[in-house]
Amino acid sequence: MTDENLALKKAGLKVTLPRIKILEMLQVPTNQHISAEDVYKKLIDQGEEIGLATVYRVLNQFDDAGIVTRHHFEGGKSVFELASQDHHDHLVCLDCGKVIEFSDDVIEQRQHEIAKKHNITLTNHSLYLYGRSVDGQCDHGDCD
Amino acid sequence: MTDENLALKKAGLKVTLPRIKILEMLQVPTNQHISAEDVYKKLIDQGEEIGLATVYRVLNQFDDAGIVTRHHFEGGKSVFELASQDHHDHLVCLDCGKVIEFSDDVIEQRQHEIAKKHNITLTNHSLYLYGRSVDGQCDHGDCD
DNA sequence: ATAAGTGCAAATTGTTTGCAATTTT
DNA sequence: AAAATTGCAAACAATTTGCACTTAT
Repeated sequence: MTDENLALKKAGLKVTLPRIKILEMLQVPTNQHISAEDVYKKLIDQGEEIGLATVYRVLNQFDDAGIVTRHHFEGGKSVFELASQDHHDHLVCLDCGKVIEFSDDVIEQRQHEIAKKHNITLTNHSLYLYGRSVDGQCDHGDCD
Repeated sequence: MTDENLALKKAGLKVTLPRIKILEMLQVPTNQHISAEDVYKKLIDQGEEIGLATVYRVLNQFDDAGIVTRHHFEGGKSVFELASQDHHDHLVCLDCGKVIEFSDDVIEQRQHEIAKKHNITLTNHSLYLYGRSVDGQCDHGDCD
């Protein structure tokens, strides 16, 4: 049994074609931070038979199951990302749309200190940085 | 001429009743982080004549003009907050719902460094910390 | 007077839901 | 065969837009 199937099984979800296809779609590196609509379009483009509603439903189930993480970027729509055990934050280039993942121990630590100062134990947080390419060339180093 | 009127003038916006009313609404301390719909409802409740579309339009203009800041909390809808010259982030207590504003120079600096490393000049960012009261008493010091 | 702003209703956009038909177990 | 899942269309919620009318300058 493949990894995908195991992940679905473990989440109590039946192993269906749409779910497998969506899971595969999310595994493509360039498809990180993809919207439901885009998952749908790409699947249609590659000839799959699937409904938009199914994509939304499956993505929600995946979110509930912890298989994906939902992000609320600016622009109204949600984007999804395959959940990974290592926490990271996001830096979004407003020029090319590229999403760069990063994590910074100093920031993480400060966050906990600030919360503690207010008698709060952090359960989670979201940090998004938005900016423009310094030279308009969008050479972010690890950009595609 | 009042402060409000000046703010509008400076933004190149005509001083109209709806705009003044909305601005006043945003100045009420308890109305920080309010949604367009709620601004509308409160104005209607207090007997003003205004359309929901106008509220949305004005809030967008205020956002463009830097008079308010738009936040994308989880749940789909945007909430607005009167922009203050002093930037701050948000710490949300999941037990009592209290929103604590804070700002941390160390975090701010790190953010810029990280962006710079990726050839990006930060235009803005959003940082939300979510946590639970350490003792369940929700005495956050500056809590109301 | 003229350009900007408003209200209303209709249009969009992103997402969810009811239900009959179809799969997975 | 039973229970879960799907596709489609209709339903929704948040927000935007076209347009005739009104208001600030």
